[in-house]
Amino acid sequence: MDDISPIRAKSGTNQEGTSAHNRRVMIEALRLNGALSRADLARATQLTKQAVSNIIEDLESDGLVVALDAVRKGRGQPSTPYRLVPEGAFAIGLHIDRHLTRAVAVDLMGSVLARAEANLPFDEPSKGVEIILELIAGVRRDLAGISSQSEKRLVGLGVAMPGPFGLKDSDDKWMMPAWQKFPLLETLAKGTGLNVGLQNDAAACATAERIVGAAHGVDHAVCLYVGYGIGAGLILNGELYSGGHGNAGEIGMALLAPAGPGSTPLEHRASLASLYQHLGLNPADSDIYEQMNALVLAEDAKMMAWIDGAAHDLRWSVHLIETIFDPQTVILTSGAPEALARRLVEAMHPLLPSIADRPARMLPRLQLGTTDPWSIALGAAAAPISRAFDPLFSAILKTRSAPA
Amino acid sequence: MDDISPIRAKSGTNQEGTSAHNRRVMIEALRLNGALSRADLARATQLTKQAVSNIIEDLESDGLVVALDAVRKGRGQPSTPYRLVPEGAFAIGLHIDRHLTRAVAVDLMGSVLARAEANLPFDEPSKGVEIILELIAGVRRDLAGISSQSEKRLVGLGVAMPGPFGLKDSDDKWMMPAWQKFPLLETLAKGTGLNVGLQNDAAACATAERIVGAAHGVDHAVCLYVGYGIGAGLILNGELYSGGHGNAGEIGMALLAPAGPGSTPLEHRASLASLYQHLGLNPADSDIYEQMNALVLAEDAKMMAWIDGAAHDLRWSVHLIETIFDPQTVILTSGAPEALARRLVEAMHPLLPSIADRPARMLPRLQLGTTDPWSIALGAAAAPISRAFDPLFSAILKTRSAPA
DNA sequence: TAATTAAGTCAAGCGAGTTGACTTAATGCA
DNA sequence: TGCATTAAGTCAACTCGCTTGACTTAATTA
Repeated sequence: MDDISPIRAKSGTNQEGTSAHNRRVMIEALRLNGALSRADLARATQLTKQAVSNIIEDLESDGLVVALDAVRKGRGQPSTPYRLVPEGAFAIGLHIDRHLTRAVAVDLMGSVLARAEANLPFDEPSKGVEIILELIAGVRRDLAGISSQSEKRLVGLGVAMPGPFGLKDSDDKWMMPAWQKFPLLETLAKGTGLNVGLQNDAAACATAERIVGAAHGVDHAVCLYVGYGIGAGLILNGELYSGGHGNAGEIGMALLAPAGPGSTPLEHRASLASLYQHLGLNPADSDIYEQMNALVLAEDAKMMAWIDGAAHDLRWSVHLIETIFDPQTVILTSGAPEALARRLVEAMHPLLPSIADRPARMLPRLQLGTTDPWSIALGAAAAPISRAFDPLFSAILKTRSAPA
Repeated sequence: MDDISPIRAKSGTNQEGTSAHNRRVMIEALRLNGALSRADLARATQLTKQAVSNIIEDLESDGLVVALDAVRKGRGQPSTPYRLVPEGAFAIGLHIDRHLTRAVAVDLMGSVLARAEANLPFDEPSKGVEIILELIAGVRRDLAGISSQSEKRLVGLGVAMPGPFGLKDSDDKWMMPAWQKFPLLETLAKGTGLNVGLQNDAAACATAERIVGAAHGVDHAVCLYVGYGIGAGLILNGELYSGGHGNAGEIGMALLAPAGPGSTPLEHRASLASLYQHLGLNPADSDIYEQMNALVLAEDAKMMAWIDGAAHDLRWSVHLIETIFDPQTVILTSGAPEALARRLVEAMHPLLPSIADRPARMLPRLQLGTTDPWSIALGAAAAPISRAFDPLFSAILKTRSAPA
């Protein structure tokens, strides 16, 4: 039996941890700066030229980096820049939503190489998981067609679905109660043989923005995701923060006032679900996206009214987020058509005053992130990549070996 | 000139980083578990007995740990537990407030060994800093009288004062504008020869709760501090989070509604400043504490009305904090008399529903923390201790050596 | 052409955790 | 009583990964 020791302590580290950290630091540096020579890397990471040389040699033989042509830039021996090899690693991302599921395969750089989607029967996980496993197998086959190395270099499967997770049983259909109870991760792990990780949809959006979007290289950012529900993905100190129980950022359930008639959850005012209800749309319609787009372009009165109302609450949400987190930037992403998201951001201006309203800002207080409906699946896929290659505190620690 | 390289990268690490981390892990384990044998530590930290033995030997010769009597607990050689030596390190904490300043000296365990306070002329830093330096010199002398090692083992000076910091110039007297502009840290560093760090008062409160209070050993906690203003100290992943520009948690400026008449800052409703105003008290009165206490004990109608009003907004603040951070617990601390803080917490119940309302909680959703008016100074002092001895990601990284 | 500058390599060194055998000192059972 | 068992802790050789300092290579500049 694996009874846990009552002693509380963090794990120690050793040379393996050192090496793992340094490799990750190199990879991140190349990711953020495009291409760097060994000498550049040595200066940037504070390591010696020799240490960097050894690590780069390692990474090159692992197929994670390649040398580019030498460049002459003044006196001295020309430097040989290295860059990441996109095909150095792959991951699968899965987005499970109420009526739909999407799977993508991405490479180390976060480029989507294969994608597939399917309808899901509502809240019937035992049927749904069959569909999902087939979907995953599909993109995995597609990926194998692109790279013969794909299976060997597959670092994991990331799953994103609406949270929150692990609360008390709910009959709220909104919450997909059957999925909440279903042993999803175990089933997927068994069905795919991959490492599986879970995050909520907003966190996945933030992960996507960080790997290829507006949060690239930004260590303190909050990503507001306006989808069927609404949530916030938190990038704090360069890592995704998920709270004591994995539900940080689930702001859809935040009440808009302490009591009284205004005390409704944010989700009821500023989410696509609220939009569908306001406009009498059916989210199961296959052309729902086009319907929304048309209404925005036509400046439909009811649509505009919803935008104004949602913007009113979102403007305030941004104010609260800035006041609480003091981020470098807030990114608004959405599952809605880009035109709608853009109108929403415009309607949120002017922003409320806050501590973010400082003299020398590098980044805008609020920016529009991606509105690609595949971005949640992309973010889900980016999570295992990040776990495997980003410099994380947890990555230096010794891992508890499985008990005999 | 120290022009910063345009290359963005994290710093690498080496054996020194490994060793530093492991020492810190040992210290934290002893702090959290009281006393542990080398074998216990080896199991808890995943290191080998031998590695632990070497580290403990080191720490012992550095005077940071001592062996206790061997204990027999079943078969096998008796184990020799070790515990932290309180006199292993000291730090000075400084609390600067609008009319008052306090300094304390603490040991490694967070026990206050010396304390002193003085009045400050309002918002006149050039005069104030003289008083402060003298105050610090005083507790430093007292400390030297207690331990001959004190100077050698002094790890730094922590400063806590009301934030936010670094915003655009303000004429708001509330913000202590002259202090905002004054080069405080440089002056104190020069005047004391110590390493100086700064945090806001709520962060200091959280640091205090973490070293000796309700957040001891809790990795995800939010500490609401109701003082002259109101703020939140954020313990995330076991470290204090201070945001992109050091102002995370400054929720006093959070507006209570997106627009309209209810759109006032939280600080105007739930802070001691608002209480003073509501009751017509003068915060500069020397017996203000007793006055408040008497009013609470007498159940004065205006006092009770203020408590109800503040509790109304605070209840909602807790709801928002839980929804955003998903912490293990929320701690309410205050500069007010304990009776008042206790009534406030009582008045906040029942709490609003939130994701924190989960089946198997280990810790209460809301608990009353310390109301000792010295706790901010204590937290300020705990910050350099934490920087020096807690396992932090930053502690493993190589530090950029000062340019020639 | 020679001096200068910078990238990158070589080989020895060193520090910190690891390994496996050993010692010490209890308990438990015959 | 005596011996097997169990667990704490030590010893000494080892390994791994970064460091050091000298050296090589290849460009620019005077």
